[in-house]
Amino acid sequence: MRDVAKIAGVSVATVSHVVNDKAGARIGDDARRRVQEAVAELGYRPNALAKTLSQGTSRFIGLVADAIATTPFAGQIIHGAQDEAWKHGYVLLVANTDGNAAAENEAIAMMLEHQVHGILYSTWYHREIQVPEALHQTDTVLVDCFAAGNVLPAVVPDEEQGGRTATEELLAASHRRIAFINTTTPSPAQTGRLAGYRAALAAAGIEFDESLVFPAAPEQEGGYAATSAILDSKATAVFCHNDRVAMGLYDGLREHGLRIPEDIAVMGFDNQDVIAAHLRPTLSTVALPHYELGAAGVRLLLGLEPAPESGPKLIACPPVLRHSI
Amino acid sequence: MRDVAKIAGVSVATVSHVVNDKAGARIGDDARRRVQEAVAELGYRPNALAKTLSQGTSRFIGLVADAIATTPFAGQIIHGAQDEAWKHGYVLLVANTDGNAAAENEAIAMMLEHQVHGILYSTWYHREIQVPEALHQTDTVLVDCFAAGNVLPAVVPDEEQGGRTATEELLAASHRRIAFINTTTPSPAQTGRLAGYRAALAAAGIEFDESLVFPAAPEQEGGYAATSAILDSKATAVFCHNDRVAMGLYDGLREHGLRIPEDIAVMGFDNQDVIAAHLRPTLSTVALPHYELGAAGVRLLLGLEPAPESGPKLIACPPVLRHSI
DNA sequence: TTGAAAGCGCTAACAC
DNA sequence: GTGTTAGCGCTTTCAA
Repeated sequence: MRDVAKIAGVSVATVSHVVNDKAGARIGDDARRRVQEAVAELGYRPNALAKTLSQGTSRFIGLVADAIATTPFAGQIIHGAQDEAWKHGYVLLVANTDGNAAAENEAIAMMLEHQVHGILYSTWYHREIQVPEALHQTDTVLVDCFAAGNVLPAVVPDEEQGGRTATEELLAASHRRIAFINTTTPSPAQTGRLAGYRAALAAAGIEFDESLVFPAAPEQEGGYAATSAILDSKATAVFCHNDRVAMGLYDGLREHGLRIPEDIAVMGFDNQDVIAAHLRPTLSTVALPHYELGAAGVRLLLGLEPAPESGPKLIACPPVLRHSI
Repeated sequence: MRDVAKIAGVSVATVSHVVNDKAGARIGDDARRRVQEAVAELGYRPNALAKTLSQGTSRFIGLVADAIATTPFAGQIIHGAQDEAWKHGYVLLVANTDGNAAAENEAIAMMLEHQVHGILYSTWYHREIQVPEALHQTDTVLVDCFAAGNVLPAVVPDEEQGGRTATEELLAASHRRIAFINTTTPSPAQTGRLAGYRAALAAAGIEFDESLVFPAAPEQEGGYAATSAILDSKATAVFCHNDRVAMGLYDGLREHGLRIPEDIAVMGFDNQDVIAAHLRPTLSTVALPHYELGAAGVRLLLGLEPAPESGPKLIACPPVLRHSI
């Protein structure tokens, strides 16, 4: 910067003003031009770190995730957060903790040392968490997870609306006897999707039939194993807890010579691309809005959007219609 | 830091020395203890940015990716890079460019302004790239891609070895007539895996039979469509260009009433978890080492490991045996 | 064994 | 309009 000033024959203050296009700074056309030329000539690049130090406020946002890689989903959260942060001139600092508390504290400490504007704490599946102590030392928003007592702003998928939507799609295709293969794992997804399923049935004037909900491991194996129970139930459509379960069910159904959707309709959840878009027939499902979760997290953190006064911010799970209904 | 010094009754220089555990610094036990107490009392945290400014050397590594989210794979690269960077006291700055050149330049500029130690430029599938001009302004290593003329250090999966390994596994199960469903997309994967397939056959004394390699779209649909050709070929085993192709082939085979692996063995490539580990039977495949790619990229960047004098650094694709052979 | 002081690159009052 | 200068929080000679 000094060099630029020297070449342009001005002071560093002037350089700073033109480089940052300062609002209230009156700079002569000539001086401005000379500075710009010098910048170009020298290939000058401002030092963002020095700027931060001097202004006392950084453009970093930290993202600490419990599992960047285990699932395709985490990547989408990063992606959404990154895009949104970028849009507002912020930069993402990422750290993976593998769910390990020590790594977590270290990661948070490191972000604090780098003067992050705030931290996004994310998990790869929607759940309640214990808030790490260290998070209280800066602004934090929880992404795809939430804390008891709503002590921190959080943004999570609207599981209930998702379950409702999924069921409604089946209802819209005139199904009345709709089975639901739910996960055996206690989670907001388990209760939320079930509540949505019941709400949709109720709204359609269909009585909830407990014997139509089947517990299963939330994977291909679970869906496959549920096949005969589904068949016995005489359901004409089945809403699966997730796409993987639906994939397993496809296999089971096929073995019994059943056609989808002619003989039985199938609805998934998650919109896991590698699966849903490529099963035969392609799978209708409800999308988990991971990208939006990341983006909304950043917006809350930057105060661009107000957090709901009570409870986490809910992001809608939109239906993705393909050919299994 | 000044506050700590004041409370401990020493100078900031002394605080700096004890906080950083400086080697050649003689600090009295008493002073050291007082500083440590003051640090604890104040909850003092060093400002990493100020440190960088003063030392002139940062602990940032930039990762620019063309697609963080499109695929589960990109996440693994980030994960590997992050873990390795972390291990050496570095922090990852990530940017997504969606393959857009403008975003790319902006991302690189931003990283440069943040004084990154170097940049990891990664793509989500192995290919040759045009090196963005801006990358030459700092140390760069290419991850999962490479540049013509080997102008930049690069680290990529060893496609040929992967193809060889896959074929060898089939050979080891006593198959002699092995079909290969290759992608129609020109790429290092296309040529490398084919070369590996041929090499393995040659080593086993089996003549290469052109009519045993089938072109197909690298997705479920391609594998499914190739079914009848595979059946006509009388092959007893098939090596699929990737797991998605294998998944499609599973469907096709099942429709023809064939059992895997009793009637025909199937080998995949990629080790895409959501698929490979959960097909029935589970799919034997070869893993694309994305995590390792990211980690090795960081090692090359930090000079912890020498780059090969010619060509990219090859990372092995290990076999993952399950139940389809 | 410890401290004073210069300087890292930049911003922001304020003076001219 | 433009320049001077005092920091921002830290490291690092060098002197004491």
